[in-house]
Amino acid sequence: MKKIIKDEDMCEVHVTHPENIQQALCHQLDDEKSQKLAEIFKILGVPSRIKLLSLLINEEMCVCDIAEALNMEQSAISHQLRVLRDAHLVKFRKEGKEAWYTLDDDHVVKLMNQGMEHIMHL
Amino acid sequence: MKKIIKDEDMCEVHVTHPENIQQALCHQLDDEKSQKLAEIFKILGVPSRIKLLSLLINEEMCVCDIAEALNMEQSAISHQLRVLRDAHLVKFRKEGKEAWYTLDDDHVVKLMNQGMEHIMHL
DNA sequence: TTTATACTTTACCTAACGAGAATATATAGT
DNA sequence: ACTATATATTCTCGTTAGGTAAAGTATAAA
Repeated sequence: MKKIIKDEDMCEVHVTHPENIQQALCHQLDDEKSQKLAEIFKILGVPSRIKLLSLLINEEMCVCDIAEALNMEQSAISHQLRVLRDAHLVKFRKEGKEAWYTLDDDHVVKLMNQGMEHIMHL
Repeated sequence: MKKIIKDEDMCEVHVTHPENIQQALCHQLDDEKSQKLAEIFKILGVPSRIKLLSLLINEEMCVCDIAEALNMEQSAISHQLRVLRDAHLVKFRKEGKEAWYTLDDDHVVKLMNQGMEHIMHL
C-alpha cells in the first residue's frame, strides 16, 4: 500500500524529541523578559562602557573628567552616559555647568562582579 | 603684562578636576579585564541567546530540538552554540549523529538571575 | 556504497551601533 | 550683551555581527 504523505510530514524540521521540546517551551523565558534581559547585557557588552562604570564605582565624576580618564572625546562619553541613563545604570545631578554622574544603584556592581567571577573561573 | 600662552594651555581638553582623574585612573579596570568582561556581557546581550540559555537551565537538549523550540533555523542555532561554546557558557557531548548541549556551569545562571533582579527592580 | 539525517562551517547580506565632527544649548563670568 | 566653558544632540561613517542560504562533514541505516 502506498504511503500517504500529509502536509505535516512535509515540514523540513524533523521533530526528534517532542517531549523535550514541550518541556522546553514551558520553561523558556518569554519574549519580553528575554528582550529586556538581553538589553542590559548588551549595554554592558562594550569595553568603554564597562570602563566608564568601573570609574563610577569609586567616585562621582563629571563628564569632562571621564573623557579625560578614558582618553575619549567628550561627545562619545556623553553618548554613552545617555545610554546608561536610559537603562537606569547611572544617574546625575547638575551643578552649574557641570553634570556629576554616579551609579544608579548597586545592582550594577553586583552584575559586574558576577561577570568577573566567570572571567576568573576561565 | 601680556599673558604668555604655553603649549599645555593649548590643550583642547580642560582638566577640570585633576585629583579626581588621578583617582579614577588608579581604580579603573585595565584594558584586558574590561575587554573580557564586556565580551561575556555582549554574548548575553542577544535575546535569542538568552532564550537558548534559559532552555538549557532546565534540560539537556539537542540542536534540532532547540531550533524547533526557538522557531529558528538549525544553522542559526549552530552558530549561536559555537559562540556560547567558545565563551565556555555551554558544553556538549556527541551521541551518534546528535549533539546534546548543557550549560557549562552555574555561573551563567547566577549572571542571568542577577540581571533579572535589575530588570525587576526597574 | 548509497541515502538520509544531524550538525557544522563558509560566504554573504543587511541592520545596528560606537565614535568623531560639527552644531546646539545652557550656564557663568565679565 | 558678549565670551568661554560644560554638556548634549544631530549627522555621518565604518565596522561588527546575527541570520540565511548553501556547501561540507560525520554518522547510521538500508
